[in-house]
Amino acid sequence: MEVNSRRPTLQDVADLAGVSRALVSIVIRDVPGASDATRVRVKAAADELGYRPDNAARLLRQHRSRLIGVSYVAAQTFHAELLDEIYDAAERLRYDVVLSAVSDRRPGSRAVRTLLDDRCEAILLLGSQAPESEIVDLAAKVSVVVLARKMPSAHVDVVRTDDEAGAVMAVNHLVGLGHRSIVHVDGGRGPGAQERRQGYRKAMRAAGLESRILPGGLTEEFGADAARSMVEQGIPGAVFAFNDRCALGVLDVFLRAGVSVPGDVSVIGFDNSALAGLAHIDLTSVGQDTAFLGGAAVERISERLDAGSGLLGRDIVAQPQLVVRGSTGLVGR
Amino acid sequence: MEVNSRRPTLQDVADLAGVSRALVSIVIRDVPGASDATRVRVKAAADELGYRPDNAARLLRQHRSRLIGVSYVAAQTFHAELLDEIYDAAERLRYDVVLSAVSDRRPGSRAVRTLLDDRCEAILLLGSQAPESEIVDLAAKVSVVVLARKMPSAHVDVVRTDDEAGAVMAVNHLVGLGHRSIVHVDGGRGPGAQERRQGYRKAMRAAGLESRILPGGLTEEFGADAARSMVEQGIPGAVFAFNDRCALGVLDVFLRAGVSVPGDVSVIGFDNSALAGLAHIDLTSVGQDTAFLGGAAVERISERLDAGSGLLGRDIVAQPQLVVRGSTGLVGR
DNA sequence: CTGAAAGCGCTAACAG
DNA sequence: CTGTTAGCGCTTTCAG
Repeated sequence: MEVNSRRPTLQDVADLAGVSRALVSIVIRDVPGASDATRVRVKAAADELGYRPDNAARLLRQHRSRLIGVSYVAAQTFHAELLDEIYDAAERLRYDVVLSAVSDRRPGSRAVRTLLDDRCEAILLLGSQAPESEIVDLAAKVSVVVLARKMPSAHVDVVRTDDEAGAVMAVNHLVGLGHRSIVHVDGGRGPGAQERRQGYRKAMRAAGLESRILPGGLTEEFGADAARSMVEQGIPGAVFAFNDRCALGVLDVFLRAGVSVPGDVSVIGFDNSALAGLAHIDLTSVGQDTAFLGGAAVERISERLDAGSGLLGRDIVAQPQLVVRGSTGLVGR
Repeated sequence: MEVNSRRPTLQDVADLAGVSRALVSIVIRDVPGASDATRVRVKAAADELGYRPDNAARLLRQHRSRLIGVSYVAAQTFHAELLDEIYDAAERLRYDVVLSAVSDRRPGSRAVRTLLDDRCEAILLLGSQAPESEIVDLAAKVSVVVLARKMPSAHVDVVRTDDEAGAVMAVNHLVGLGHRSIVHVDGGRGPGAQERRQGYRKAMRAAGLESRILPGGLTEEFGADAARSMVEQGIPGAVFAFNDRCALGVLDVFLRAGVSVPGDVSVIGFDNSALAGLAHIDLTSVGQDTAFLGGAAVERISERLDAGSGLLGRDIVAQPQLVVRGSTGLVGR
């Protein structure tokens, strides 16, 4: 019951196995420099003691930390999906991941600071809203990859979905269904919002239609607000929402107002998040390839760290994919 | 533009300020042992170099790490809300927080392992589904606090909401509105699910009503499935869902089926999450006091670490609070 | 109040 | 193939 048992060190394992510390280190790290016989003996000793290498000590000694810091928004489900891919990709490339959450009460600057203090040699910013200058300053200290936000810079890498193309797909899909009155509930100043607005405008113009944009945001609430104003002022034929969460808010208010989807109005989202696919939601959505995004971000970090600081910032763009479900339909049912 | 500039160390600051490393350390940590004059000088030097203490080195040297590891489910919005409180409470008590996410693809055991490797001296398990024996084993190595899950054990602390009482509140509220046919969509094997079932049964029995439990789960999908089966087999007067996400699934399917809430059926959730409060959702819900839960969990960790290993596991129970909104109403409208 | 010295647990470079 | 040596950047005695 005593917690008197200090956690075992390399020395303890070495003593038990009757070898030197350095040799144990070699075996533990699986690097060349030990005979198979000793490997077995050392591993047995390590197992017996339940030895686990101490990360802090390791970090201190090595010049490289192989630590990727990820700053993300805990409340954003899309970020949670990306996290999974980042964990996977990092493991593949033998990096470790350190998380730091951002919220209303915990600013991105704070999240990044803790990441830096923890010796991360690269930082992954998910949907950061930080000013560009701040991100460039950061990039002077560590490698930075910005995920899901357009940002032209020679110093940071950007991995993102072609938001403009996604918006065009959404509009074209609706136009193809015969819709002519298509409203966009935008994402305000959110990441990718400007590009989606642009794509929407462009596709509408190309189809000879008039743009109508309602101010929105990243969460259900904004979609609901926009839908309420539509219910009051007249329902359009179709709504293209900034993202799935926003679309959910739209859907919900429509449903409650007795507006049928897709009978009276078609609704399309963005992200193709897990929610969109649920049977009862069944939301048509522009899908982002999270596996590609997460994978590319981590791979880019790896390249950048291997290459030193000579690399120019790259803009890696993933193509979105339209996932048609039941929330969009032919005009006039 | 060169990244040739190694990050400054204590030594660099000491050189610039013309003092010893140890003295700089004292100033940086704000502990007694330096004159005000040198404090000012040292701080100026540190600022000039942009010095930030290296956590790994600090950790290595100190016997205590003041690191709290938090294992949580990234996709659970309720966990995101708790995280915020945990960050706050930890900062108050001068602890640092290390995050490790759990998902379908990343088991809790892996999350905990990385936390341990990172020298966390305590671990906070949010809604862990791990077998009790595993948690007890873990508690032999580090202090463990289990959040939002009942678990009788002499070795780990548990901080949770009184789920049974919450369920009783929900049922009594519905009974008070005149409902007699009240269905519970449960949480399966999820944390707290058993207690909420028990509370439901108890309150129903006390009201002389017959229990009817539909299998459910932690997410919208389960609620939707249950609602579909209700739509097919007959709508009850009221539904008490395991949590808000589950309730949302129920609501959505009802809406789509033309079942009016609360006109035809009242719906009540659990957690009082941010979603429940949205104007268009307006879900009556049993609220968990996240500030209390997060605060108590961190405080308990602090006590336990200060006290050594002599403390018995405590069961800290927060009282839930009913938040009445528009999704519940008098029977027969 | 200040500085010198030792060492946390580990790895890298070297010598045997 | 194995063991020794020398730190990583910091904190903590302990003398001055």
